[in-house]
Amino acid sequence: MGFPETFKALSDPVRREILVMLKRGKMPAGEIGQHFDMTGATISYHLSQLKKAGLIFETKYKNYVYYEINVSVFEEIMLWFSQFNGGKQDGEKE
Amino acid sequence: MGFPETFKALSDPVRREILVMLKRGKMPAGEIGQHFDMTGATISYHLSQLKKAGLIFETKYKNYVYYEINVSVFEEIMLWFSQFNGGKQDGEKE
DNA sequence: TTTCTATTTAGAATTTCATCTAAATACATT
DNA sequence: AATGTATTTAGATGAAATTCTAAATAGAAA
Repeated sequence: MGFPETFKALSDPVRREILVMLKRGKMPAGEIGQHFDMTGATISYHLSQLKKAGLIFETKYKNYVYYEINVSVFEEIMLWFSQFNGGKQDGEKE
Repeated sequence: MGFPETFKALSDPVRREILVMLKRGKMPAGEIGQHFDMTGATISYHLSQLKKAGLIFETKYKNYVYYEINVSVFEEIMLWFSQFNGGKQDGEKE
């Protein structure tokens, strides 16, 4: 965990797309992989990067591994960004 | 511009530190470089990445190139992140 | 227990990135 | 015009990241 891994993890378009997919709820690795034209091994690599960054976590059921978004880390990142717009929040008036 | 370049630019610790430095106001390339143990050429490379991402912009005066934060791009990024915490803003109650 | 399905790990190939040195450009000053 | 200072560009190099194939692991189902 820590900002370096987090920002590194977010720098890849495939990983950002995975995060967007997971907004709707938890999903097993195989189903995530079906949305991409890559091998399961590559998807597994991306999932491990997201996990290492604390952006997602996994739970196991039967022979599936489900992945899920870790909301609290997104809150930390938002906080980092807010230093640049004067603490002003989305939708707030000037 | 576009998210891919923006997130890529943010993935490097040196570039994030440059952004933090620029919070206080515009600064010439040379002065930015003094804070790092790297050649001016490398700093110039990082500045070009940040500029390409739209995170900073430059203005020239005499033989100096001043760099400055582009706040509006940060607002776009915040908006992207807000999709993950249910649109809830920093400091907002549950 | 054997076989099947889901996922990860290991190792290799390729690409991209960060950094340096040296040279080029741009403008200022003398 | 000549020299000096600030910055960028070009090209090279080593390190890191992404991807694949093949093999390994884990658990389910037969």
